Amino acid sequence: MKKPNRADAQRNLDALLEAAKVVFGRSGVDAPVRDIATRAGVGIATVYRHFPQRAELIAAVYRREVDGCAAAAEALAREHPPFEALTHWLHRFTRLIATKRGLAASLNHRDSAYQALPAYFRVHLEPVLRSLLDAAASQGQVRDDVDAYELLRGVANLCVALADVGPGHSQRMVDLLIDGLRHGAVSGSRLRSVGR
Amino acid sequence: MKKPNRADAQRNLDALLEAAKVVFGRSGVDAPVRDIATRAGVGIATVYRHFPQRAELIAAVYRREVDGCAAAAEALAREHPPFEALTHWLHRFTRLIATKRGLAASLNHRDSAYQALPAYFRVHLEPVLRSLLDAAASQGQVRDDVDAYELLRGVANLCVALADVGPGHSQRMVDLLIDGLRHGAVSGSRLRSVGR
Amino acid sequence: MKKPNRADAQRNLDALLEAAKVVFGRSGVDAPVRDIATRAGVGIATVYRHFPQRAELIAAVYRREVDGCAAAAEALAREHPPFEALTHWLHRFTRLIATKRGLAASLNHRDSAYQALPAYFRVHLEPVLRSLLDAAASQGQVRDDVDAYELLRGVANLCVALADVGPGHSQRMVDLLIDGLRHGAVSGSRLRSVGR
Amino acid sequence: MKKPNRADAQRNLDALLEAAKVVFGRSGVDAPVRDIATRAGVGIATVYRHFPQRAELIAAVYRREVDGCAAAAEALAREHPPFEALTHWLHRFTRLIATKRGLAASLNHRDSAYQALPAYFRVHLEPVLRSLLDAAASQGQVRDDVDAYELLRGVANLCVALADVGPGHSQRMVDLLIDGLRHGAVSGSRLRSVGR
DNA sequence: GATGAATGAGTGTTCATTCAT
DNA sequence: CATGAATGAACACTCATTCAT
Repeated sequence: MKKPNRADAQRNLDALLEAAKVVFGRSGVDAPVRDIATRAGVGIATVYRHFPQRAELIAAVYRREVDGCAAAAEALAREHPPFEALTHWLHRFTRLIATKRGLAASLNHRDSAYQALPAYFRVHLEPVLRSLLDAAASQGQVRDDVDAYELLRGVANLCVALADVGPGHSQRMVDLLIDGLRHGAVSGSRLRSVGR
Repeated sequence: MKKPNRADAQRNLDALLEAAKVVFGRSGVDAPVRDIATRAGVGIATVYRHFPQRAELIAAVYRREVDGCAAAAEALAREHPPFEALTHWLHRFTRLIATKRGLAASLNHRDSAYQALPAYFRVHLEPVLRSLLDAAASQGQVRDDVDAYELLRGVANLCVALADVGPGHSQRMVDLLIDGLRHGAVSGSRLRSVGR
Repeated sequence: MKKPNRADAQRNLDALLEAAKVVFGRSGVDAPVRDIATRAGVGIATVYRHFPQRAELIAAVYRREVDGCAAAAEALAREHPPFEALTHWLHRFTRLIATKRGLAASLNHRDSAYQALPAYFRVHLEPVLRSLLDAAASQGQVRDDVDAYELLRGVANLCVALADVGPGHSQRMVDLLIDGLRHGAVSGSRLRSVGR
Repeated sequence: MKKPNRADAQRNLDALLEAAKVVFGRSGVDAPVRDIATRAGVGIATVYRHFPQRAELIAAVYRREVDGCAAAAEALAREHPPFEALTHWLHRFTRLIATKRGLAASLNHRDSAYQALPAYFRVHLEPVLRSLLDAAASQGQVRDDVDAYELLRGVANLCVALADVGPGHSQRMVDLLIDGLRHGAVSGSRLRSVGR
């Protein structure tokens, strides 16, 4: 009931992010704001103070993981041949998306409150995937006419499945998509940038 | 105010389906029940009488199109080589899904009210797709280790994208998935059924 | 908790209007919708069903009184000379406005939700006042260049005073305004209609 | 972040008043405190420190203008005959009120937070108006039985109109009220003070 | 003095669902 | 069979105000 303010600001923010992560995992990213506030032991307005737009909270919650996913690309590119690096990374991205209940779906929300989310993904992950794609394409292992952002969204969309379809579904579908990337590959192909 | 008789009952049901189709197209399948009732010129309870579960209404609305999609397979199989038949049909299915706002997403609803929907799709479309897949696989044009229902759902999921990603996105992603089907193909392969 | 529906509809609506009248009187016309619903022993959505816009509720609450005020003009015109009839009627209108806490102020709300209110007043009371004004003007007892609706609003505005200024304030100010009407009067003056 | 000193204190206060003026003009005197603080580049608590009651801020914002309005009376009285002086001053007062969005209405707020506002007006403007009234009354140009404060509030109330009624509405209504003042005038009348 | 984070009550509004007629 | 009034839980969001630093 009494809550100090200045010094614990950071603590509160941490609690908020942690609570949001739990609640998102349990109830999806559309969970009531109050649930998150309550679980964080924080007033509801505090959530709005830090994250006026819901998508900003979502982005913040997954920021570390998104950043981690983006960062992983470099190591993968170093330690693996292009195509394997690409594959591994897409799998990693798949895990990122598939385990976050509702994250994938919320990328497609028409609501203006959610526009920040795809933007965040685009900014942080598209360049990474583009690099991996280009590298693999330059070796003729995958086709070179696939837009990185589209692929990103495609993979994400494949991960929206919840129950019903069995476990591993997302994984298998993404694998299929990856195989699709290999199909039109041409050795020694020229890199072609495809706008959307 | 209106004295109902048997003839009106059918008329009501037709109006209901027509109204639901329009409303679904405009506002998505999560549109308020009241909107549909109003547009159908029918009491709201009438909607509930006919379709206690929302998913039943959705299924009913798209029944004809789903049936049509299922039925189209036979002709395609007759007039095209196996792989082309498969491709054409998946494109047809894509159109079915992609143009119905929110249909794809609602297939993934955890809500018990929606469980009838994937069931309906499974019953009517999985066998059809399985046939097409088997035919193509038996000729070595596509791999034979892909579960038909999974593929169905995968394609549907690729169609959930709304704005943001450009037009044609679903189409391109589905094409990519189809290419993936071709990748592991082995001539003369044995049909293998993959349970979920 | 249990509330029958069809037959008691009218009873509910009456309760609603009665409750709204009390609440408006106590807390002004901006009172929380919930207060009214509670006092009427009715669910909150019932209020919204009957009066989606707040101003519609206000108008409905005062409809009888407004209508009564409008109707009174005829008798006044019959039983009194023009100027007296005008004066009496304006006093009656003053009482209507002055005793309804916040009514006058809500006529000036910029909010679109309140636009129905001035419209209602205009439709029902402007013609009445115009008649009275014309009659008095044709006898040279009041000036003939005053727009009826403007006067209506002016009188209403003079009644927004709440506390602070003593009792009878509105009355006295309106009297002053009426005296103003007499000032520019010219015998045998031509009626002139003044648009806004 | 900012190390305050005495000079900054005054600067803050100035910024506050300036910001409040702008915000009041744009959003009315009920505008969120935060808006003002933000625009002033000042912490929100600083606003509360200087003006614990909202009405005090309002009064402070318009103090200069109110004082100016009060001061103008003297010159008007010197340069014009009593009635003209009175008229000119009321028009000046009208402009003061009519151009400050929501000022007039806030004079009628029942809220305890606003009690300082009418008090401020009363203290600074009532004596001035009383003088003008008395002067005109002593020459028989206006009636002598009108309470100055009541008239002040009456004129203010006539200026609450926002949209709907056409431009110039306040002006015309105030003119009408002024005409009313002339009506009961008696040459050589005894000054009579009317308490509230 | 100044700060601004935190608070939480308050309010409008929506919608699925029930049930007496 | 059909109706549509009634319900109330649910949720988003705002804002005045306090208080430890």
